[in-house]
Amino acid sequence: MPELPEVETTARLIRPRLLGREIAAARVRWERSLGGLSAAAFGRRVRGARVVSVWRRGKLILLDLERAGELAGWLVCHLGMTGRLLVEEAGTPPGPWARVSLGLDDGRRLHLVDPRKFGRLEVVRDLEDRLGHLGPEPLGGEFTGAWLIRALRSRRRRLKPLLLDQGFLAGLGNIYADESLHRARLHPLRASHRVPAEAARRLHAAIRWTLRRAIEREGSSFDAFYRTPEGQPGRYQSQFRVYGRQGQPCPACGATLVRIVVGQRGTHLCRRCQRSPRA
DNA sequence: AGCTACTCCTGGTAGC
DNA sequence: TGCTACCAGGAGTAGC
Repeated sequence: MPELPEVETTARLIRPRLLGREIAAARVRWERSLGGLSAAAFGRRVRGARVVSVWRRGKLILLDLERAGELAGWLVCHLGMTGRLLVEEAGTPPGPWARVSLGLDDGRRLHLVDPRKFGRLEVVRDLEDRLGHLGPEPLGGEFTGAWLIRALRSRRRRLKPLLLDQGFLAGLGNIYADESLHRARLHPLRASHRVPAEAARRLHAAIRWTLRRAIEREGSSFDAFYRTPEGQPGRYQSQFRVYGRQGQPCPACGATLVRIVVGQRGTHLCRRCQRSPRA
């Protein structure tokens, strides 16, 4: 599941191959990947546009587009659950799951490859409209310990769903939410407004540490998904402290890790390190 | 306000 | 062996 570190890594990988390139052609094999626009309208909007910037906001990858030297909108990509953005050499077959392919003026092609079709590649004219609801960047200057203390107190929500809410904080997904909560020794069901300031500072540090480390390692699923051609289960599971490790010992205390369901999401924790709010 | 259920999807796998 | 049933989950939406 691409979360902030995977998205950041993707942006870094494709950036040098996209900057300055003009989009020469658009091929849409699954129209719903465009988020509502028809394939024809999408093609009209992107053909002839030049990519002048590639960046990330939360889990979104953004391409600034120019036409005749003037800003002409953005391509906004959300990878969903199984999406990947790849720039491939001319002549490389797109593979069975390439939902949208953009031909570039150097012959290469940018593919949105997405088996489960939850990913989106949208053309956007009003960026604020698309990004306005997002919470702060977890690695940015606005996200401080003091901010988190106040933000947790201003809501009355369970920590896990709150951390997954992109309007609260932009970029965490199921894996890094579980990893961060374990590192901060906070139970996923803890009510946000009952988290003491010291624990909130711990959570702030845990989120930053977890994301930074994952970015250093170029995301957890990159060996399997982003570097090799197709498929192959990854060896990335070994990086996780709790995610997917139910039944195995907690790396911190040795107690057996458990999996519960919180808000329909699989949630992994150590009952000894992360004390239950009801205890 | 915050929670649950449901929807979108399909590859992988558990169970028979 | 081969089939079916179900699960995984990011995010939007509806309903309570």
